[in-house]
Order: sequence, then C-alpha cells, then structure tokens
Amino acid sequence: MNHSVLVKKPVGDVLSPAANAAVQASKYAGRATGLLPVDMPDEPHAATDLKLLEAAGEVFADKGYRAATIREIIRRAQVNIAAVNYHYGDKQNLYAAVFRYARKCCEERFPLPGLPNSQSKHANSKVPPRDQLHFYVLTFLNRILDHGRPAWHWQLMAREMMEPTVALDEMVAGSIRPEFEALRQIMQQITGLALNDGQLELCCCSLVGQVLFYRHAHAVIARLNPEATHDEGRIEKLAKHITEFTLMALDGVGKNARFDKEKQKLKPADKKKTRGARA
Amino acid sequence: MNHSVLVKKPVGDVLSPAANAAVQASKYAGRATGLLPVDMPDEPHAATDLKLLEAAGEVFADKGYRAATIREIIRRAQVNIAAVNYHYGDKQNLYAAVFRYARKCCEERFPLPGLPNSQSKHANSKVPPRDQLHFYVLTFLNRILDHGRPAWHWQLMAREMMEPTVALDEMVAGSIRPEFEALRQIMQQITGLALNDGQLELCCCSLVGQVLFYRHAHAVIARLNPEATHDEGRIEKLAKHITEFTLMALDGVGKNARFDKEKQKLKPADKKKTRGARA
DNA sequence: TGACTATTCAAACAAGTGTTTTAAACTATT
DNA sequence: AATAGTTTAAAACACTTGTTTGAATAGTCA
Repeated sequence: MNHSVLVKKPVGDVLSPAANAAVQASKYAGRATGLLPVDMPDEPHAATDLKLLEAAGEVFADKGYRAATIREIIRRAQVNIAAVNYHYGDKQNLYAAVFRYARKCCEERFPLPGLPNSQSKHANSKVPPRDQLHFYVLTFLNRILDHGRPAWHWQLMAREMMEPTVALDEMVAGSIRPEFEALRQIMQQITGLALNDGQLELCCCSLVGQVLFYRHAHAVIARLNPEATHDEGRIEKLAKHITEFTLMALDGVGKNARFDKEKQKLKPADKKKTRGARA
Repeated sequence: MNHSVLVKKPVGDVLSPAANAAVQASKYAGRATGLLPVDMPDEPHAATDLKLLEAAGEVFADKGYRAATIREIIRRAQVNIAAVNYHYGDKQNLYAAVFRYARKCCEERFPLPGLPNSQSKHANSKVPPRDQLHFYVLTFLNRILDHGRPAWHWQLMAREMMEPTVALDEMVAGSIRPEFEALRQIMQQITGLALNDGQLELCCCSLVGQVLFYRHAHAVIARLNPEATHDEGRIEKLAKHITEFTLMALDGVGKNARFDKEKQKLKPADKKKTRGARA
C-alpha cells in the first residue's frame, strides 16, 4: 500500500480534507473485489484488511451504518483502531468496501442463470420457463435467508433497501435491475402475450414481495409463529408455495386479461368496467 | 404534572436510576392514548407534549430510533430541549409514547372491519369474502403508503418490523396478530375446506408480502421505475392487482389441493410427488 | 396580592463518537 | 543489513449524543 504516506500525513498539509478523501476513495474503490487472498478470514493469520471487512460486515448488518461503531468492529476483528484509517480511510469508505464485498460473495454463492456471474447449470433456453421461475425463487430465498458465514450479505442489502445510502444506486444498477429484468423475461415467457408491460411489472412485484417478506418481516413471523422459522427444509417449502401461488395467479390473470381484450374488441365504445375480483 | 419533582430531583437521590425510570415509565405509560385535546398539533398553541409527539414521530420514522436526535426533534417541535425530560422522562419513553400514539391514529384513520375499532361500513358477514379481501388490501395499502400528516405511523411500524425493539411485542399482540387472523378468516371463507392450516398461512403471507413490498422496497421501486410512484390513483390500481392476483392464485392453489387430496385418497400408499408447478 | 405549582429556558455535563497523531514494533523483500 | 510497507499501541482531538441542572417565567387559586 504505497500511498499510505498520503494517509499518514496530517490532512490539510498537502491536501484539503475533501481532496484527500477523494484520493482515498478512488484508491480504495477497487479493493476487496479483485484479489481475495488464499487464507480466508477467521483464520489466525488473515490479512488485517480482510478481517476488518468481515467484522464490519457483521456489525453493519447487525446494527446498521449509524449504530455500528468502529470500536466494536475493530474489537471483533481484533485489530487496532488505526487500521481502519490506514486501510479504508474512514467509516464511509469501509462501509462501501463491505458492500461491494457482500454483493460479490452473494452472487458467487448463489448465482442466477442468464446473468453475468452465471456459471449455472440452467442454460436459460432449454429449461421450461415454469422451472426457471421455481429456480429463481429458490435462489432468491436462499440468498436472503442464508444462515451461514455470509449471512449478513443480504441483511446489508435489505437494510440498504429500506434506508438507502449512496450504496443503493450502485446496487440497483449492478444487481437488482438486471435480476428484475431476468424475472420479467421469465414471466413474459410464461404468460405469452396476454399481459402488457405494466401488468407484467406488477406481477414481478407480487413475486418479489412474497419472497422479500420472509426477510423484512422476519421478526414478526418469529413472534407470530415461532416454530415455523426453525423448520428444516423451510426454504424449499417456501419456494414451492411461492412458485405455485404465482403460477396459478399468472394463469388466472392472463386468462382474465385475454378475456378483457376480447370483450373490448367486441364492444370498443364500451366503458371498461371489469372488476378485479371475479368469482 | 404534579410528579415532576420526581423527575427534577437528581436521580439516585431518593430513587435508583432504574427505579426512577420505572416510575416514569408507569407514569407516562397511559399518556397520549386517552385524552387528545381539542387543538391539534401544528396549531399555534398546541400543548408542548403533543408538539413533541408529532415531531418525534416524524423524526423517528425518518431516521429510526438510534439516528434520530433529540435536538432535531425539539427543533422541529420548536420547544426547549428540557421538555423531553420533563414530559417523557427520556428518549426511550418518548419513543414508546410515539409508538402508542401512532398505532392509535393509524387504526382510527383506516379501520379494518371485524376488529376492535371497527366502525366500518362493512358488517363482516353480509359482504362477500372476495370483496372483503379487496377492502382489506386497499386499507392495508392506504395505511402503509399514506402521504398525509400521519404518514409516519406505518413507517414507524415498518421500521420496527425490520429492527425490532421492545415496542414490537406490543404491536404484534395488539395489532398484527388480530389483523392477520382476520385475513386468515377471509381467506378461509374464499377457499372453503381445500387448504389446511399451513397452506392457508402461506397464502396469507403471500398476500401480506405483496402489500408490504411497496413500503419496504419503496426506495428501490423509486429507482427502478421513478414515474410509477407518482401515479395518481396508484393505491387503487395496486389494490386491484394484488386482489386479483391473490384470488386467482387461491382458486388455483385450492383446485390443486383438492386434486391432490383426491389422488391421495385413490392411492393411499403412493408417494406424494405432486409438482408445485403444473401447466 | 401572595403563595404555590407547572412549565420553560439557557447552559452545562458526562459519555461516546469518528478520526488523527506520534511513536514504536513487526514483516517481507531487496 | 537496509529499506519500505504494515501493524500496533496509547493518547488525544473535536464533535455529537442524551441527560441534567438551577434559575426564570407563566399560570392558578387561596
């Protein structure tokens, strides 16, 4: 880290604080996304910056950006407090680095077909769209309900979703938008030409909402039905339900839409008064 | 407020801090739930405690408990900083009072039929269950997407849902559980005897998830499709879609369940291998 | 009016925050 | 061994936080 003299020098000496921060930001922007040393964190001799990344991830996911304190992070990482300044400049930069790291880990661990970082067995074209949907839901659920080491990855994302910082824009552009688009294409294939763009988008939201519910409302679910959360194979059951629920809905909604189109074609001047709820 | 001597006296003098806090908690526990003076907040001569309640509601909803600062609250309420201690003891107590106040306002503004605070036109028995569901969804959406003065009421709830404090337990017991139960009964009427308890609960979650999505993921939606959030009559459109989507799904899922039951009756020793996704 | 209470005010307090500094050690490469 | 890059240590910085204090004010009732 040959630029450390910049950091170590008193700010305002050669650079204004803002300029210095900018230098650090650009310097640390590419960190922790490319390299990944051989020894993983929690190992005895893990690199300080990686230990920081892991510990910061946990704490940020737990407490949120504001409530997370540097002192707890460095305590959990068992490094000196000056290491934060040395490796990442400041708290914001550390948070940004954690966020990039989290996204990368998440996408590596549960890749989605038809997207960058694919590597998936699903070739996106051979698999029938209904099975693609099932796989999409399952992957999505796995990501957000994962209990393992990188459990905090999607906790961070969920938090960012509710209380956006600047990191959200990067996340939407890099992950959410392409994944949402992939979902739309799957649904497009399932419903054929029955639905217009707006209807299709609403259906996508209905699916994503069903999935995200189990993360966002986890605390409530645990209170309403405590034993449900400890169920083995829960994720698979949830995926099966959500997929079936959505497929049935898509069939019905598509049928309704075709029916409405037909009716409108027969009576073009008629007032469109189709109730959403029909027996 | 005749007990203020207790507050004003240095803590630890006659009471331990914990005991003192307990006294204050019990003292302030019933506040702002019973009385409601005639002059509403934002009025020139509104009572200080009510101004505090309103301002605190906004700030807590905006920033969350931790990030909300007393100084911003009292600045927005235009009262002295000592008023917090005087009227509510401390920040936690203020938060608790705000929460009770929020729940009360929310339930008064958008009452749900078949529950305490009903007063609704729907008599719960005459209305067909499919219309009950539509009304339930509409009310729910109105609550969580309300833009008016009490907009922060459900923002607070949503935040509490994601990051629970002690207030969540009271909220689950007092609001969420009975409202979830009401939803379950509506769905029960719609599906008849087709679904067992677990399946019914999953369907309820699917509906609630669809609705809550538009609050929890609001920031993401605004970035994915900015113009959609400013749509007039958006809530009604969303309610219509979610209701139709769910009703179609319920019909399909119910039909599948009946089909499975039938098949199982015919071949009792057979392995249950019914795919969730069926064309 | 005068005594008394409730309320408000500006100021300060103690604790915790992110950040920086200075110095000394350690490590790996040349 | 020399050097540069890293890490640690302890302390201090400037700032914000929730909370408290004691006096000043407004309001009420005898």
